Amino acid sequence: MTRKKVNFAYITNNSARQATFKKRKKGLLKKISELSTLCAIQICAIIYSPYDLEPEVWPSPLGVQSVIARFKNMPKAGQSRKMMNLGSFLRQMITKSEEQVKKQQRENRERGYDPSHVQELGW
Amino acid sequence: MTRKKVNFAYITNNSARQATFKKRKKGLLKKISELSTLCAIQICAIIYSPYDLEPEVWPSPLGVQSVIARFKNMPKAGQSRKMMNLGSFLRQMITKSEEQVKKQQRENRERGYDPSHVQELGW
DNA sequence: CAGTCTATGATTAGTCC
DNA sequence: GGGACTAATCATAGACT
Repeated sequence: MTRKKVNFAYITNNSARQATFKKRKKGLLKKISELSTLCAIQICAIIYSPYDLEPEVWPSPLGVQSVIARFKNMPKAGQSRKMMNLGSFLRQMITKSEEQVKKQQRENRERGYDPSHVQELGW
Repeated sequence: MTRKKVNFAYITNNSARQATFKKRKKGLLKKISELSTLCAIQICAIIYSPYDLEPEVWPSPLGVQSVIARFKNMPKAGQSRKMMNLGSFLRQMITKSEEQVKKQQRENRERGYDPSHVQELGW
């Protein structure tokens, strides 16, 4: 029963992680929907995960495309203003992804699973 | 003090709506960040509003573009596109991007321009 | 309008079935 | 794995500065 403050880090236990994902995804979509309604603003979200075959989207595939189109049509300066140096960003992603691969491999070993297929990474 | 259950409808009072937007946007971004970290999944969000000049994005303009690209290229069910190792993929992107940065800098030097902002890359 | 405060309703981690 | 439950933490409406 929410016994302790949530440790804000990757949940290594597979079933616990999936359970948390499912609960929090639901809560998140609700929050998005509420913000959208309360303030009549345009918002979209795309969530990829190993737990769903297709990405979870909000408000709808069509609605997402509408927001994406708006984003794509934005002046380039606007899109990149807050960007960090791209090389740094990608290096960070590499570190992150390689940690994930190792983690995943460790988990797979633990449950006697040999992944011959390629990893799906969530970044 | 949150005296009553929130009425799940458009807030007509302008300042109350803006205040709520600001608070909830902050909370929402936190939730997104938490879900992403706890479950190591890929997620992006774009929020347009009259209260910000630019859309609020998560995790970053580049991260958003990455998810959008994935969304746009969404494979048909059952498709088994062979993915290269992600680390290799990203290293390749880094090389590519740094070549572009150098090229750009060279060009900028030639016309006496100093770019403090980051490059826009086509991927 | 932007922060800070805080009581209260909402979310959710851990558990049981 | 999927619900249901419930205590514990979290988010935030409204008041105030």
